[in-house]
Amino acid sequence: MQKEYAKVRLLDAPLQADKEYDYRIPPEWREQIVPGSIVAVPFGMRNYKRQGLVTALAETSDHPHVKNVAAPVDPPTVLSEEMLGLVAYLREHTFCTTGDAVRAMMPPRALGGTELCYRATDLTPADAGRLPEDLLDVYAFLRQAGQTGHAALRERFGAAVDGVLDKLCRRRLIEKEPVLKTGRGVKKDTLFRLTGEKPSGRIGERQKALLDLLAGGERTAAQLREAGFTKAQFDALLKKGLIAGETVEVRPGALRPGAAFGAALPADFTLNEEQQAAFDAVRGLTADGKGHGVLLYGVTGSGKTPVMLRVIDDTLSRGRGVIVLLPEIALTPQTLSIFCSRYGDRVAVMHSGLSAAERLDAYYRALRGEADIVVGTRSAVFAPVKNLGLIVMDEEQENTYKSDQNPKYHARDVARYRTAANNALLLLCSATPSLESYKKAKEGRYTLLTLKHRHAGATLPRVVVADMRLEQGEGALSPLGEELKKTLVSTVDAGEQAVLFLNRRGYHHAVVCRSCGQALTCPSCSVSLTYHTKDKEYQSGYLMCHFCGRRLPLPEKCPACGSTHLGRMGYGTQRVEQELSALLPGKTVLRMDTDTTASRAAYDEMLGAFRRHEADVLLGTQMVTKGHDFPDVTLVGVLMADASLYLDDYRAAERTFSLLTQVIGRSGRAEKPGVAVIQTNNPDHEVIGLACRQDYEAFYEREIRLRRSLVFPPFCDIVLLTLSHREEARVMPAALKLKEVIETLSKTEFSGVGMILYGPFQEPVYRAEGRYRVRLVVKCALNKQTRALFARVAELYTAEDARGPLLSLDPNPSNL
DNA sequence: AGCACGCCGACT
DNA sequence: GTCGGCGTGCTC
Repeated sequence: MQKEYAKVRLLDAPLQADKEYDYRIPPEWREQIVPGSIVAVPFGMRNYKRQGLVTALAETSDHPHVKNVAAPVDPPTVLSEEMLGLVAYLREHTFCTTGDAVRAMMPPRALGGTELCYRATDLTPADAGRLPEDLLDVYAFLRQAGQTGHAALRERFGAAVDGVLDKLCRRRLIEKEPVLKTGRGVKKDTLFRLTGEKPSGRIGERQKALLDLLAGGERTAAQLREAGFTKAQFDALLKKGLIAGETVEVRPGALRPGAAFGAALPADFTLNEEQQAAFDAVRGLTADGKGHGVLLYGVTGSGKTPVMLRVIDDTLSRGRGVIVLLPEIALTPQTLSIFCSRYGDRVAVMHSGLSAAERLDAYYRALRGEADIVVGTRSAVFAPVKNLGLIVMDEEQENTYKSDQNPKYHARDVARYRTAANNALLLLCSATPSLESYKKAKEGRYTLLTLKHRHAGATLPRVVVADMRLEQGEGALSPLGEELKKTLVSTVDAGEQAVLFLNRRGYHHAVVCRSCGQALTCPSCSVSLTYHTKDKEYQSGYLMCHFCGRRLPLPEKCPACGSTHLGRMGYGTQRVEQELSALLPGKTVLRMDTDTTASRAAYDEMLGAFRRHEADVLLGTQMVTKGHDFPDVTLVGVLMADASLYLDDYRAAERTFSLLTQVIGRSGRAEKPGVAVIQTNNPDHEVIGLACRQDYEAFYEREIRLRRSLVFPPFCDIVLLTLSHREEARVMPAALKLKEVIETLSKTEFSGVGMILYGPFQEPVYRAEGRYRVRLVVKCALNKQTRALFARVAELYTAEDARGPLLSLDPNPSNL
């Protein structure tokens, strides 16, 4: 017996309305509608059509007034059982809405959405002519144009049109209705062909030309229009029976990256003993057909990629699908070519740089099983790969795997969910694993596989730690120290290339002692304190901890060594670029940062140019450190190795270690040994020393001890709550109230949950996009109970305006 | 979110 | 007297 009712969650509802609503399924849809179906349903007193997700079917409904499901969306769209479960998982773990979760899983075009459309009513009041001018303009336009979408009206009249539309609605001169834009997943078009009938009577010039064209083969309406024919012309011929049309589906053109970038690895390669052992261990694990997590920890240059490729080969050969995740920054043509040249047409690429059509193409190719290996960034973890057998996460410690928009998921968590649901293998790869993953591996929750030996051709560069304190006489604060300058000149003169790395986030005004190189840190969090100016007066500032909100006065003396030489950090890539052109006259310097690589194409082009040796020095932020190896680079310079140590984040040390280890490990090969110059104010800092020695184990032990003693992840979870509002006066009181609410809940209904609240205090960037933002930071263990507490809190604070500031919740944010 | 209902201030 | 401001509550 088919079930009569469906539980439906709307895709465009805010948290308070994101509940299951009962709808009756009309008999004609009962075959088709299953849990996971996207349907259109009437909602609210106006019965506007909205899109919803069927979460379950039921035989009965307790609700007295049940409406009918309007229809499944066209083209039919169904989430698999796994994805339906994942929607619930995301809702519970990231406090997002159903719509947020569903939209993360599908390309925007596959879903469509609703748009408010306006049209003039039949009412024609006598005084329409006496409307104020702005109202009249819009009203006249709508009478003329008929139903028009909100976006189009805004484009024509500007954002101020909203108020006008509102007034017109109230006068009942126009009305609005949300119109469902069905997914354009399958575009339909009419394909015309000749019927073979002989023309009788007179035929117009253009019609004749059209017939001639069709004599050469079938054409779609879109193609005919492109050739200059109009609908009137082919309609006329249809009517005369000279041509016939049939509706066909058009898919966006297959847009795939070319395979010709020069493969970095030959098609067949042999694994060394260690690699083979790792591969065998993985294969041994998969034999039981159950899900497993593996952490492949391999020192830089140990050759993790060949192992990864063998595991992929093996998975594919067993007829199962694969997802390969790369950090945003590593998704270069060079990296992609490894996969594209090896697996050809079986690969679908998914990343944020794709056009809507390309995304859709990749999505459907995976869904149809045409592509059984998907390579992409964070969001590719949702790819609808058939019979998923493996998810690989390269550089699993990268923070680009954490989304900072709704849903605020971590790709690793989603990957764990999916591999468990599919009895698949999760393969995390890294030279500097995240503390979380390494801890899990040590506890046996992941299988730890280690590659200890550097590849035959890979040699570590000679590492020089340059003490910048010795250079910086008063006033002479060149970002380039003597050692680096000397090496730069000799490298470039020898016709070799250099990569210079500067962490842009070093702009933050940490306060650093010029004598001992220590940064001032918060006594209770060991997070670097940030210098804040008060009332725009630069000198009268204070120090603040961005984790717990504590404020401290700027001390006169360094608490560590007593020196009075306390300085603030900061210079950027542009300044360095200037210095470089003065130092290296006639040489080419490429500056690569978010300002110069606005588009992905610019980024790829820049890397390509540097690879072709069209420039001598590549200067940039994070992006220069990953995913490419340049054969002619023999010098790697890190301008402020400790800059990222002074970030106002508890993970600062972890990031610095990972960054330095990768930078150092990247340069150098057997035939051309490299040099790495590490400039720092703090040459004795343990983390810098450990990175120079590439000693992850020791770093892990040091850092995990620190985290344990101060109670930071992985020993707890952190939830960041941010309240924002356009009116400054409304934010802080609401945050105080929010804190009270959480404290009360944790003592009453949710008593027994342990949590520590910090704040409220202003965000590091207090005002952004016209909104004032205040944060609360909570340390707790995210379990069923605490998640329920936060879900409750989220529901209370999700609508703006009269209902107060907007709350956003971020579980384990990637930066604080 | 959207929308209606309901309750108070300044206008035809 | 009513239009229209926004605070509150509901949507199967």
